[in-house]
Amino acid sequence: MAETEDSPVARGLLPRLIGYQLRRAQVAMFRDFARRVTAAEDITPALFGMLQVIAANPGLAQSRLAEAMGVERSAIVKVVDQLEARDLIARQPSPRDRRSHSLHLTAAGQDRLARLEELVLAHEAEFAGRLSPEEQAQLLSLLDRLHD
Amino acid sequence: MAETEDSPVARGLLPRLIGYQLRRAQVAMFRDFARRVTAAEDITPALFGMLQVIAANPGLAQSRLAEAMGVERSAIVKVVDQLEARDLIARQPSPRDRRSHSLHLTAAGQDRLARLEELVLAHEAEFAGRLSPEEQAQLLSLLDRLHD
DNA sequence: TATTGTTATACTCTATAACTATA
DNA sequence: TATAGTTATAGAGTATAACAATA
Repeated sequence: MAETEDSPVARGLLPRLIGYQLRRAQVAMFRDFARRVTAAEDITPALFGMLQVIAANPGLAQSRLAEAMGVERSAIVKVVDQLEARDLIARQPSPRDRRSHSLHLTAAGQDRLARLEELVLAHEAEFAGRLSPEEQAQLLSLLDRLHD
Repeated sequence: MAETEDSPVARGLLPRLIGYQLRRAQVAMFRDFARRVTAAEDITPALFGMLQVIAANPGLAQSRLAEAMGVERSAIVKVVDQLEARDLIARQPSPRDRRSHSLHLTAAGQDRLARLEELVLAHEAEFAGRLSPEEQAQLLSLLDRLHD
């Protein structure tokens, strides 16, 4: 049974905390990414990030990728497995170190990434469209200065 | 064996994406929260958020809390169990609906929350200290306008 | 019929520790 | 000795589906 009124829930000092607003904005943006990108191309924000870094650093070793993404190298293995199983990237033997795997985009991966970039940029433009271009640039700059 | 130079890993168009910078800033801020707050008081950002919302809405039902936090009500159960086991909150029978639990801070919970708020505000001030007060206010406003 | 709290279950993400093959 | 990739395992966090009590 529907009651009388839905008075909104109070949030104490949360709305004044940058950490809280950062988290809320990030969750909202991931939700939009899921609707616009993941639903169409089955690529999560994390996977997109991996593809970007691999594309920008051909031959990158898994350990370097792990460092760049801020996760343990053991956690990279399954991600690389997935991307390789989908023929987006390939593990190649490193010419310098026989322990190491050199990561590269496949031709299919490059095509796919080009399409993904369009979708991601459209998602960004639409979601950040609530802010003027000047405000978007300001936000980027403030966020960039916030992390080390 | 240490090699020659650590050339930083390129990140493609990630640094120009608000979603990416939002995520990085959020992760960095959670890391600082963990160092300054969780290490001292064993309260995560999520638990602190729950306490804030319960404190600001005495008698709140678990379902309302779940809605406010954006998670399923089944996921709230364990969290409330934890906070109750630590004597920070209490489940009380609702006077209006015998299915419902009214959540309240305990006296100990109120003391604890007061101390937590000091720690959290110190963490915020320190972390956001890289930005001027005007910039911090600007960031808060931009983030607030970004989510629905 | 619908909602509240609960349980069981599964899935994702991540960290730790140990192993192997190389360096 | 140290590092690269791998595996196994465990712990959060979250979603889904079902259930009993109550509305």
